[in-house]
Amino acid sequence: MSRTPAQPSAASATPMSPRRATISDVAREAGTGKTSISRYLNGEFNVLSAELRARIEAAIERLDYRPNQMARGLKRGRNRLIGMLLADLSNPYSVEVLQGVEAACQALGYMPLICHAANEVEMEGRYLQLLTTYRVEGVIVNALGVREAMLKPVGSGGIPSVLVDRTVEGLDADMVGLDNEAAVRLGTAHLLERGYEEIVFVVQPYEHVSSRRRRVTAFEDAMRATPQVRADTVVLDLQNDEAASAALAALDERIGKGADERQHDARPRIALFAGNAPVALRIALHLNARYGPQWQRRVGLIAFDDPDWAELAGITTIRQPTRAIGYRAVEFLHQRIEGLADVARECVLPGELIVRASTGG
Amino acid sequence: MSRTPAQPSAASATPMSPRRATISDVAREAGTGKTSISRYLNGEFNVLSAELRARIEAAIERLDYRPNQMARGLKRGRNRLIGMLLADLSNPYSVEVLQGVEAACQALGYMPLICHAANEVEMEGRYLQLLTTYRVEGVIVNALGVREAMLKPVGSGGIPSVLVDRTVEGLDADMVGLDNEAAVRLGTAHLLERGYEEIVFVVQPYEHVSSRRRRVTAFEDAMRATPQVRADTVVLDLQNDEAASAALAALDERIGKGADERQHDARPRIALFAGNAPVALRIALHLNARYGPQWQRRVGLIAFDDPDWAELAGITTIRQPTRAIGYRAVEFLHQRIEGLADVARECVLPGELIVRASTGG
DNA sequence: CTGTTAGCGCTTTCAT
DNA sequence: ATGAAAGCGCTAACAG
Repeated sequence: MSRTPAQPSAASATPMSPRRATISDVAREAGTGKTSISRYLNGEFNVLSAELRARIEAAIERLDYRPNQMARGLKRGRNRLIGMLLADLSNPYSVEVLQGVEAACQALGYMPLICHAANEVEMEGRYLQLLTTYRVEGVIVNALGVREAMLKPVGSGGIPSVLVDRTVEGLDADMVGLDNEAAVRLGTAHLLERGYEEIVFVVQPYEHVSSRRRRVTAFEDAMRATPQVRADTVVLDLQNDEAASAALAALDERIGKGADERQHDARPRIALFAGNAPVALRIALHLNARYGPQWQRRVGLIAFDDPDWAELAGITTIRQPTRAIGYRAVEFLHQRIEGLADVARECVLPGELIVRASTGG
Repeated sequence: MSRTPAQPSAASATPMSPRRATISDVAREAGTGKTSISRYLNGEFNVLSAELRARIEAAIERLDYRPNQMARGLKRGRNRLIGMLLADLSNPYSVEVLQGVEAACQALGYMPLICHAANEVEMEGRYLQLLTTYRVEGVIVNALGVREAMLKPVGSGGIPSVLVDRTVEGLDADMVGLDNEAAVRLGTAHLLERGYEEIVFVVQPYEHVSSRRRRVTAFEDAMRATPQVRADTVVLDLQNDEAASAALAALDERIGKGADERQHDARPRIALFAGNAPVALRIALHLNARYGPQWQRRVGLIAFDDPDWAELAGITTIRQPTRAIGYRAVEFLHQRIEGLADVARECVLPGELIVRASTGG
């Protein structure tokens, strides 16, 4: 477990700096004043003689100088920092949204401070607090779904903020996410076309999560139009093992009942509609354990989100325009920060149906 | 798409602050000097009369004051910021390591600046640069595997840094990761016990990634002890579709050849050993497309990492102690920052074999 | 116990 | 075209 101490190679370039050079050091080294260095740093070359500019360039190089963003931010009053609060990074959805955010930050010159609440409400609050403390210019929030907690630091009159995927009660901010209604219609239409006689929407507790609420509502609305197809909504609380097991057992019963009425290799008459990827995974895991790899012969499955394993498991999904959502969120935030936006806006992007084996593809 | 403008509820608490209160504002409001406020902020209550302390408390409350961390950091010379550079967040490994990092930061009072290189070398460099610019006190790096690029900002004499999973040539920093040798032995021993007659280690280009190199070497070493079992290493470049397809085709040939020699439902005689989760996914996707859901009857599969879909797909894995790795990395970094550590250390944690159907479980 | 005074590293008038 | 000086919000001696 010991290591051969690496040679201090390339150390020649990095002069074993005991302390980073400051703007004053550079000024001294270049034989000029701090002001000129600052001007150089800010690209005001039109007010710098070529000669001085060259000297500065050399001094910076020699000292390996890097301007201190903190100090800059302090003076300027803006630090190009924005906060990105994610409810759950283990959900691929979040990672993809994040990629969009990063791309946009890149383009607009922001540095995103990524905070991961890991499904902990207290974490969410703490990070929000922390972000204001670091004086971020704005925040993009994929909230857990509480309300008071975050209202404090971000609430009306607070820092600019845009919500992703879900709104927060009482918080009047921009919002960007999926067109849930259309997406649900995409899914139900597909299932109906496939001839399922019963469809169960399975969703995590949705009281406090606007997007889930909307999906449930949209589902119920859509199914009202086809009374001949039995429709129901089941809550699957992934955070609560006991409750989850019970919900799963209830689903089993429905599935079993349906199967009894049919011959063995007929197409399944019941389909599950998973409200997001984690729900779909839990369901698939359960069905797989209970019915074996052939579970798709017993029950149909379609899910929101399109995690990489969906292809492997052959599960029909509704893919969200995740990167676009992240990108758009930053654009909105940028406009807010620049004071270009006045009223709260909402941007909903369309989902895409990807048909696979799990719905008789 | 329009929204009902939310009521400015709870706005009473947040007095529509046009500008955040500063320490001076609080001092004035409390009728005292900035020093006392600062002392209050830093918990030096032993030098504050209860009376003054109460006044300060009230003033802070009234103004909804939040100390500016940037200013604090500027003055103190330390800002409690550490950088966390991740090569690829779409790899669940990274997310889990991150969780460990976050937990440790929480415990040690650091704020991690998370940077996601998204497999882009240039991004990696840019972020590293950015991190030094924000004067982070240290960085935890899960590098892409180039060398010069990052040596500049972090190299010897640079800021404290600890590497995760992989070392970087010429960079003399702490390192924490998996005990690759032991993990490989765990895997090969399992496969040998299962009676496979041919084992192919499939890995992404490993020239520049120390952990991959070590796995390959360990694999080859382990297999040298059992010459009766054919062993080989195949490179699968996920970034290069053409090359990947070719590699996969080569694997198909081996698998096909083996299958011809046996009756249909005998146990497969060849097993694939995936160097990490992305490789395993690509392989599984391919095998599934080529041989159908029954592919596990044709070929065995074991993989490093234990993504959530491994259970669903029934794939045997070697799970890494990801969170522990992240936690430990922060601890190492903390010690470095505090100047408690002198020489470069290495910490390798053991993996855990999880047997599933893909190796005849 | 409390306040005054100097900066941290940088930007920005305002002169020159 | 260049520089001196005055802070940004905060902490840390140093005096009382």
